Amino acid sequence: MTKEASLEFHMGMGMLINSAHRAMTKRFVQNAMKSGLDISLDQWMVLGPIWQLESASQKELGEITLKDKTSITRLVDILEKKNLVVRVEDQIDHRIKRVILTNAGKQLFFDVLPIMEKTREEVRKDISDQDIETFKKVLSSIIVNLEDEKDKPS
Amino acid sequence: MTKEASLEFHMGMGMLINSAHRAMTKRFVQNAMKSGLDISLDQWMVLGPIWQLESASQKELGEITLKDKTSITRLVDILEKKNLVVRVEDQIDHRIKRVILTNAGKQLFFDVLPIMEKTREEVRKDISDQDIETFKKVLSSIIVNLEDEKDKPS
DNA sequence: TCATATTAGTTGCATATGTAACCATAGTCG
DNA sequence: CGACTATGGTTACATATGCAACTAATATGA
Repeated sequence: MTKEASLEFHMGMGMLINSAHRAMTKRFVQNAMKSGLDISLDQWMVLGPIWQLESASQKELGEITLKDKTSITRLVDILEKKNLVVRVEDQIDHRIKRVILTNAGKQLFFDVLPIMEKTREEVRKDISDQDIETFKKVLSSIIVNLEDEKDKPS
Repeated sequence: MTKEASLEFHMGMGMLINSAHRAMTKRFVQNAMKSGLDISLDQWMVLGPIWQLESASQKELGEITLKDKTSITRLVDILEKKNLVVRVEDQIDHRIKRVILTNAGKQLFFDVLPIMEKTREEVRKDISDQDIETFKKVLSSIIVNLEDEKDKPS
């Protein structure tokens, strides 16, 4: 194998994931914008679980979305600035902040659902269910393979 | 399907890609750092093609890495600040800037190759070649599905 | 040739992420 | 009870991205 081919080979997968991910993010935002909705994919990915859990702590949101607590802090900042959610201090454990949808947040959630669906269809066009399953399986494996080893015995 | 399941369903794929991508990026940087190498995955993804092309214009780098010209500008800024590359104005077309590896850049490139390989192995552990092929095929399809429609006839 | 369009690259603004340092509160144990 | 530790969250700094507006240089065409 030439050095060129080797490099190509090594680069391949990371670049593909990178590009696919960026393309999906971009398309989602574009579709939302076309419908006059001002929300990013990551904001949406946090908004969903907030709706689902009714009143989620930021820690919980991080676990569900697989996002860092730092990221959650700042996404909630943005959502709060947009008046889509409010932070409420937990009555029992004062360290915890619970995040709750405002009426505007609930409205936006339902408005975005069809956008999500549309984007999903555009993404999956002409890809078989079988392949999608394999695709998800591989992604899960990658995530497992790269899980933090901090807690494991060395 | 309950609303909860539906939401879960809609979220699934984007989140998986997102997480897998972040995990890969993170692991690469960690592996590089362990070896005392100070480079990010994206910087590496630009450095490779610069090595490959000997003297690449930023536009070419963008096309190869599938990155925006803005991203290239700023990645090259960083690489230049680290003395890994230099920008040279094209002698014929003065709009074009050619990016060339310094000796430090070439050295780093070869130092990073085994890190890339190690990371790749960690990522692919226990995933069959067959599944990897399907995985890449799906990623490519997604990218094609979402390609900009600007130039297409409406 | 001169006005206009196109191209390559840069910059400002907004969003998103990771790490590390930091606060405040809660839990634990001598 | 009081010191230490653990936990939930925030902040500062660095990296990375997208969009839009911009500059400088080249190409086009009446």
